[in-house]
Amino acid sequence: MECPRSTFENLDPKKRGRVLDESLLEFAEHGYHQASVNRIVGRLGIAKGSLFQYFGSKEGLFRHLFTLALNEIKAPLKAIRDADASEPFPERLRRVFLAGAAFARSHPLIWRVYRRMTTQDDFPLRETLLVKVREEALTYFRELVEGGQARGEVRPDVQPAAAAFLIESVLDRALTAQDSPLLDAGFGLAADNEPTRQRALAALAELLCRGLAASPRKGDDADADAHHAPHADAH
Amino acid sequence: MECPRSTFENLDPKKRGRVLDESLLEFAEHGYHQASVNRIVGRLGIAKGSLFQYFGSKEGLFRHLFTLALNEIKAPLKAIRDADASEPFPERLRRVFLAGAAFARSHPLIWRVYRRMTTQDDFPLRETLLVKVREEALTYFRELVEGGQARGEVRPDVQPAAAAFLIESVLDRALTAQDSPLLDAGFGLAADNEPTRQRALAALAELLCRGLAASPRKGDDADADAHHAPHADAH
DNA sequence: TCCGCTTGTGACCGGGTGGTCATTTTCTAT
DNA sequence: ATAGAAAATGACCACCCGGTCACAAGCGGA
Repeated sequence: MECPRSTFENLDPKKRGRVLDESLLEFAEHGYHQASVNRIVGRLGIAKGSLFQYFGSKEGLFRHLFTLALNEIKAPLKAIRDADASEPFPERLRRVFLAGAAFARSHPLIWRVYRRMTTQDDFPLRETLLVKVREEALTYFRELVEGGQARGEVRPDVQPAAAAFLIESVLDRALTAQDSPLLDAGFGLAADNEPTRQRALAALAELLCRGLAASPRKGDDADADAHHAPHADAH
Repeated sequence: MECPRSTFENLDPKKRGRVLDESLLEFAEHGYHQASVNRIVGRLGIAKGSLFQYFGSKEGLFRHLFTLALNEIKAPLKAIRDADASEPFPERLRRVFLAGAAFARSHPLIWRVYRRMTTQDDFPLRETLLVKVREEALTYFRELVEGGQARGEVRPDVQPAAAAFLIESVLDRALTAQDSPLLDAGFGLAADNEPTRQRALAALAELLCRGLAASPRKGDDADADAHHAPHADAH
């Protein structure tokens, strides 16, 4: 028995869409365990039995939403991955941050469910998702770094795995802070104003590239501290 | 009516400790909503009514655990904050990472509850906690950075707020990955072997300081354009 | 019009939840 | 020994959950 039963596929597309939208919203707002089938059918104005006829179970419903979301996401993520391969590394990194933020904003429900799946442990498919995402994201970042090293734009002694972990953790937190003022704490990622958000993202990407420390080498480069005081920041 | 009723305070300290331990464990393992008072009293071998006599409600129990945890945590965190103020910035950062990891490992239950509180939204006191932690952690990191700038160890054009956000996000993710192999994905933070974990933490701190990019200054590096076949894979 | 099949329905089930409270047990002071 | 306070108890409550299923409604063809 396939999980989206034929009964559901034969539904009026308009109604089918509403069912999927409302269900995804419920999981996005409440996570898996606390998501309530009763609430979903109540909001949809259909009988509970119908939902179970369509998907067999709460888990079946969620799994269906999951595969749909995967399909919806594939293309835009691939576009991000394939973009700008010829740009220099810092620029690529900056664009990945901006594109990631734009992606999260353009798929708010999917993004929220994803966040919940990674941080809660009661989701079906959680392990599948995490393994797949780690695999994809970390190898992508690793290749980004290795590409940068091949072109001499990234220090050769950087361990690609460590760099990938670093980039991923900052990007993940930045995107999370986007819709959580408490996490953002005034930094600017959760600002209503888009340029402000982009400036904050770009600042993070640039810090990742250039690092925090003042002198890249100990005692060899004496003029490192000489040409400081750039203050070229536009704000 | 205070929440830990006098009845509870008069309990045999041994039993009182078991009640607190078992309750904290339940919240650590299941979060707030899914934590079950029935399970707690079952494991403790006491009647459900007793727990409600002690704390009035599930939320009262949690709030009590929360304030106890806060007290238990204060001193070690202060020790971390005050440590090594005279060391150079990169060393301080490295030590903060190591100390943070050691702290999370030494208070596993409190750490897990904290993680849940920051990532789930059904906790009482969640907002209180987040506001307080942001306040404390971010200003600490900001001062760390500003101190580094004052001593010329951190680039003066780094925005302290951005740097603090960056450090906090990496540290948070690193500590989380410590007890989640799926997040770690083989990087080493979740390794059983302590030196391996410390090496991974130190690598992250060093990357934060030195950055990823190769040449801190513009294109003086002549072989940058000679993007010949690298194939110089040492590994 | 009647049939038969697909689809829709909501009362109902067992189970789990946080919370209550009349009753019993235990302790203490006389 | 006994009266009375304090503490422990667990049956019980209302509520909500995911899931079921006998039945009703809708519909296409004869």
